[in-house]
Amino acid sequence: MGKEPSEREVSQVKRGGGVARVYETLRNEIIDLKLAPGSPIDETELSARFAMSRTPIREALVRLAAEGMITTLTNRTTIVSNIDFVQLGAFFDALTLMYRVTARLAAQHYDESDLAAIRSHQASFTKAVESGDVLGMIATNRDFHVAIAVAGRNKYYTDLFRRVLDDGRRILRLYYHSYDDNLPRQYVIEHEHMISAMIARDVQESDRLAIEHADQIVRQIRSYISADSRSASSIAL
Amino acid sequence: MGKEPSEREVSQVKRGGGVARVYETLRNEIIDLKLAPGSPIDETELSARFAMSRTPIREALVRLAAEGMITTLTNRTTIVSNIDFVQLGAFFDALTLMYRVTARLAAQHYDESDLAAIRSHQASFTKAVESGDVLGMIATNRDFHVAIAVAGRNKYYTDLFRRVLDDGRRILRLYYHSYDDNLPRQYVIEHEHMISAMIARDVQESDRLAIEHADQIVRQIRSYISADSRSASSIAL
DNA sequence: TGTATTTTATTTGTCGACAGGTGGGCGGCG
DNA sequence: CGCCGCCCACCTGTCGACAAATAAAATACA
Repeated sequence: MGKEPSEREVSQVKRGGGVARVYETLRNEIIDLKLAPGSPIDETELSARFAMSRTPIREALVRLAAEGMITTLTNRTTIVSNIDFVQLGAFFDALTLMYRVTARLAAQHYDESDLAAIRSHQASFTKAVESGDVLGMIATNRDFHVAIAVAGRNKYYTDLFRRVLDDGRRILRLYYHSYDDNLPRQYVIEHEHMISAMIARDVQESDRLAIEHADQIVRQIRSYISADSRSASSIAL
Repeated sequence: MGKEPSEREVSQVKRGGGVARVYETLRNEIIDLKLAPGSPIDETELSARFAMSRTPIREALVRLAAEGMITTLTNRTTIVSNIDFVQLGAFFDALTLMYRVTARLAAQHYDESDLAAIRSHQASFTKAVESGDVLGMIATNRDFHVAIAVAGRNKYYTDLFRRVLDDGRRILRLYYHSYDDNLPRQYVIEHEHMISAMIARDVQESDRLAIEHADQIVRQIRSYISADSRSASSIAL
């Protein structure tokens, strides 16, 4: 009777909830490059910022380290993981493969609820493109493709794709300033085609579109990198 | 001068080393099914067993949870993750794809040190087969394929393959009792063929052999499951 | 006797503090 | 004046303890 379950979501919600907040907050800041690659992470500083002890902070950091978002220098400090430009070819390769595999599987296994989720993300992406919200574009585009992966019903692919796409978010964020206005609209159209092929359960066409879409993005990133080698080399340290 | 760097590897080696020991020990016990899927994990018990505080234990558990080896029931207990038989098809699919992709990339990118590592693991595998050491077979077979993935120079594929293979180790361990003596020898031969194709830089042949090898293993596991549904259903709870 | 409620016990999540290690600053020596 | 080694301060890794939360046990009631 005297319990009010709401109204206190602000600071400390409940036991164990704080860790998730720290984890997600830092994760987003790393992906959006609010925390620059290579910059040190001070546990005590975070402890003060989130108003909690170092123990839950540490827990969140361990999780981030496990998925490679941060790197721990033993007994020294932990830093935000660098963007590995040496492995850029591997990134493109994995990205293309996951586009293809998830698109194929989604065409075979999707159901109505998957479709609804995919359409919802596509709508958000479209809105972000129309309003010129670049950060939103990057994020909603990622969500769109993750939704397709989920519809494919293979947790291994979904997890890998998530990881690859999040790495891609960092890279895109790094080059977003040279964003060409035509490309995002092109992506919206390509997404629509991918949805249509999926609805038609057309595996071959889904595969073809996935390759095309992947090539488009790879070309885009490649052109950004070759056009803007200055900022790349300054970050690659 | 007064420092003896060796001789104390036994208990507490150095700051931060204990966490890794707990992590790897538990990881191996989970993979080898010494810890049954679904069995609870008591932090205080582990604390006593490894003679350390609960804090580093907790850290190891977080890492294991991050890669899905264990599942934490909030505020309650944490249990060893179940083997997900529903996703068995997804497992076979991912396994086959990773066999193929890593074999293809290895044929393109391997160097002499990769080859040495691969041959070394293959030798260990052969020895395990000849001595009938089933646990050793499963482990060295996994290492052999990971070495091929490493030679492929793609961290995304390597990481996913590792995860898939470790899931496979649990499944194989579950059914090892019905191991047929002919198959392991067949695997040794197939491994040799894969090495030869890699040395020849023959991508097509490497791909073909990978498919064959994957099919072999999938068939094997499938036959075990259909032949022995009793133990499967008893674990699937 | 069966069910609902309170109590209790165990286990997790969090905290503050201490100890070890690493890097940088300071001083000595060539 | 520059290089090397020592000392100090800061940060991480670990510890023991406390508090919340949940499941089980015990009790009361219908």
